[in-house]
Parts: sequence; structure tokens; C-alpha cells
Amino acid sequence: MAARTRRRSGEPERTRRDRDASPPLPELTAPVEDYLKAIYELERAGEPAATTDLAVELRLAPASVTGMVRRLAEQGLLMHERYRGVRLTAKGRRSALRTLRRHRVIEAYLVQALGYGWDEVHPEAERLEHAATDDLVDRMAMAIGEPTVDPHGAPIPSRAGAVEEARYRSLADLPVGAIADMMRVADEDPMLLRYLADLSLTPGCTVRVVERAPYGGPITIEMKRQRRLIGPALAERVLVRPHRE
Amino acid sequence: MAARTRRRSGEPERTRRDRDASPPLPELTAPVEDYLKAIYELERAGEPAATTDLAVELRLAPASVTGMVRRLAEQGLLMHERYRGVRLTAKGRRSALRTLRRHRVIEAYLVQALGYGWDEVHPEAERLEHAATDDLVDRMAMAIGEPTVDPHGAPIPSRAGAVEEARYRSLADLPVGAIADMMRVADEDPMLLRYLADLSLTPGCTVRVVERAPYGGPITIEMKRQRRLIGPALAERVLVRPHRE
DNA sequence: TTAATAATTTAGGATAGACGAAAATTCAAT
DNA sequence: ATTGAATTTTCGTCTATCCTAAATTATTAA
Repeated sequence: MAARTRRRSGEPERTRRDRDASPPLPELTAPVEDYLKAIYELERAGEPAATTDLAVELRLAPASVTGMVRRLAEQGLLMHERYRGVRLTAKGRRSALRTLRRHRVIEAYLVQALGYGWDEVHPEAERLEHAATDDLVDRMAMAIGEPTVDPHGAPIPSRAGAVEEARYRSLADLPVGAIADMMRVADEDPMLLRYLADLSLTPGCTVRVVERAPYGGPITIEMKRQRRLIGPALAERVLVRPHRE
Repeated sequence: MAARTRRRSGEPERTRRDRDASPPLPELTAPVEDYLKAIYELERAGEPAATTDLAVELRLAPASVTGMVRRLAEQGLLMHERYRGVRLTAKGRRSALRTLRRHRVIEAYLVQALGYGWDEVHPEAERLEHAATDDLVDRMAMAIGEPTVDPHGAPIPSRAGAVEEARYRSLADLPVGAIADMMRVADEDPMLLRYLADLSLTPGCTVRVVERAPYGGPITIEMKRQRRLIGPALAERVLVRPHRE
């Protein structure tokens, strides 16, 4: 595949108002898109992304990451400080966001238009995001009413590359008595997602923290008069927006 | 992509009734699927597919085709007689038909569910067919009512790999006075397709041959009381089923 | 400060898939 | 039979991506 997406022509055409219109994004290979996406996610924590973390995330040998990082730096997609990690450039961030948009629109479409479960869409989207054109993704988004979040509550970047990364809190951090709306699951593990669905703990629902056992014990929540026990590992993955005050 | 679809595990599991259940098809790379599809189409003419024809079809250098053909033969997907061309094995044909099903279901889905024009779907399907899982393709097919032909009238192989390749006649071969139903366009060229759509000459319509100018001249057809002049090159691409008698 | 450990990079290779030049084969026409 | 054109294959290279093993740098503990 790599070979067939190789650019054969010269420089891409640059037309009117290139100063503010973002330059046309070149076609990237699937691995490159995966790297940029992973770096984007790691960087959201604030620090530059370490190559080792990248290797873990992408399930590659660290040495392979080093090689690719060098090439991406040459292409101006990221800045690399030896032994310090990598940061995306503006160009790299735009590419990452475009891929993220594709991924999340596809996930939303599969759920809303084709009846997939929210636990099934991740791998499918992972494959399609590299093959779908922006046009197709836009049509999918339109067909399901321009959603702003994917099935797991993750925000969908706009066509222009704007994202609103809301800073939610983890259910694990709420004090007893707090009431909050569930907004997002920070995990794609199918088992975990199915379990959450079984509990009816999905984005949009409202929960109240009834009790917290100390020392990493379970959290008791109430939703629609039903009480549930949630382990701390699970609660940590559930992101919520507490009601004001 | 090639590297990431490489099989890492051992032999695929073989369970009950492997005698008649076709053996599980291994994951093939995108280039391999393209070769098999092209060979399948070339072989439909009856003769083994020549490597040169393959090279033209796939827009590759003949030498590249030779190399890939050797690899495909080693994998048991085709038989190669030097200087004679290639023939798909049963295994190769099953793989080709699966790809063809994907391609055509995707084309039909894009038109019926996402509002694409029949002149736009080919390149999009060409990319998606390698990324979509069989499950997704089946869901797409179900969502649009299990079509039996794609937007150009090409038959969609069943899940099991059965196709009914009807032998239509070309509009260019019909005698004056003949009445026929248009069934299929044997071309994917967007310009040609848009032109046919302008003429309302699309699968399902009924035409009558009014006049044929000799020596490769235009053909006059009538459809819904409207007369149209069709050049022979175009008429040749339009496949029809003449009414009985 | 030094030794041990962890993180990272470099070196050296492998593989899939592509290319072009040149050699080999086939086939048709003498 | 011979020859010339067309076709096909062989062979050597190239690029992107991955790998393992060895070397290097950074960090932590003693």
C-alpha cells in the first residue's frame, strides 16, 4: 500500500490566499496517520510524546519508532528533541485532527446508520479511516446529522480542524453526593464497553455518587433509582461533567 | 499496509465440515486483491490472462506483474504457464469474487445510501474494498435491500461467492427494430457515465433501435418517445437484453 | 561520585511491492 | 530453417516499513 500512495507528481499546486487557507494536506500513508494520531493523543497530557510510549501505543519496537520519527521530522510534521520526545508541528496537528475526524465520524456512522454496537466500531473505523476520502466522511457526517461527539463521547474535530477538548473529570474523583452527567468513556476495550452498556452507563446518563469505599474500594452510584457498584479501575475510565455547585 | 496485514499467527484453525465449507480465506493485501480482481475480469473473456494485459489493466510495468504472478502462484491463488498467461485456481477465484462483491456492494451503497452519483463511486469503492470487512459489506447490502446488481448493472456475487454473469448483448449489435431493456454499462469512465445519465440511458430503461447508419455510423434509438443518436463506441459499452422474438 | 538501571538511538537486516534494462522465448512471415 | 517483432522473464535496484541486537545517553540509588 505504501508504494501505491507514494506521490509521483511534483509539488502540489498552491493557489489563492495560501497565507491563511491551510496548505493542502498531502496524502499520508496509513502508518504515518497512525503515528500522528498517537502522538496527538499522547501530547494531550501536556508533555512531549516519548518514543517509548509511542512504541507501546502503536505496538512497535522502539527502534522502529525512532526511524519513523526521523522521517516525520524531515517532512515537517513534528519536532524531535533527542531523548526528550516529539511534538507535532501545526502541519502535523492538522493531519492528526483530520484522521481523528475521520475515525470518529466513521464510528458514529457505523453506530447510527448501520446498527453497530459501540463496542464493535473501533477496529472497523481503524481500517476505514485510512481509505475513506474527506468527501465520504463529510457525507457520512451529514447523513447522521453532523454529530459533535463519537459514540464514546469523544469530540469530533470540525472539517476545518477545530476540536473542543472538554476537560471532564473522572467518575473516580467525584466526592460522595456529587451529581454528574456522563460524557465520555476513555477506553475502547470491547469488554469494558459491553459491561458499561449492561449497566446503562452510557454518555448522556446522570449519576449520583452515593458512597465511596476507602483505599481504592468500589464506588456506589445511583442512576434512575438504581444503585450500582463500580470498581475504581472502571470508574477512572468514565468521564463526567459534575452539575454546577 | 502490506506489512501490517501480514499474518503473524500460524495456520488458521480449521473446524467442522471443512470438506464442503470453503476453507477460510486468508487476509490478502490490497495489491494482491487488485491482481486477482483484474485476472478474474480478463479471464471472463475465456482465455488465460496475459501478463501484458494485466500490466495495462493495473497500470504497472510488465516486469512487476511477472514478479507478483510468481508470488501468487506460490500461494496457490493462480496457475501460471510461462508465456501462456495465468488462470485463477478455485481459491484465487473465491478471493476475487469476494473482492468483487465488496466493490459492488460498496458502489451500490454509496449511491443508494449516501447520494453519490453513479459516475463518482468507482474510485471510492476501489479504496474502500480493501479496508471494509465482510461484516460491514453485509450490513451495507442489508441496509439497501440486498441488491443483486451494482449501479452500473454488474452482478453482485453472493456471500457464498456465486455470480450470475448474464451474457447480454451490446446495443451496437442490435438490428433495426429490436426492442431491448438496458441492463448494464461496461465502463467506469465518469464522463461516459454522466453522458449516459444525461441521455437517461440507465439500467432498467427500454430502448428501440430506430435506425443504424452503415460503416460505423451512429445508431438512432427511441426511448419514451424521445429519439437519440448514439455513436458506435458508446453503443458498444451499453449492454442490453433484447425482448423475446 | 559512581554504579546500576532505564530510555533511546544506531546499525544491520528482512520483506513486500514496485521499477527498468537486458536477456530469453514465442510466433509469424519469409 | 531463419529472422524479426512482440511478449515475457530475469536480474539488479529502490523505497517504506518493520525487526533484533548493540551501543549510547539519561536518570536514579548507593
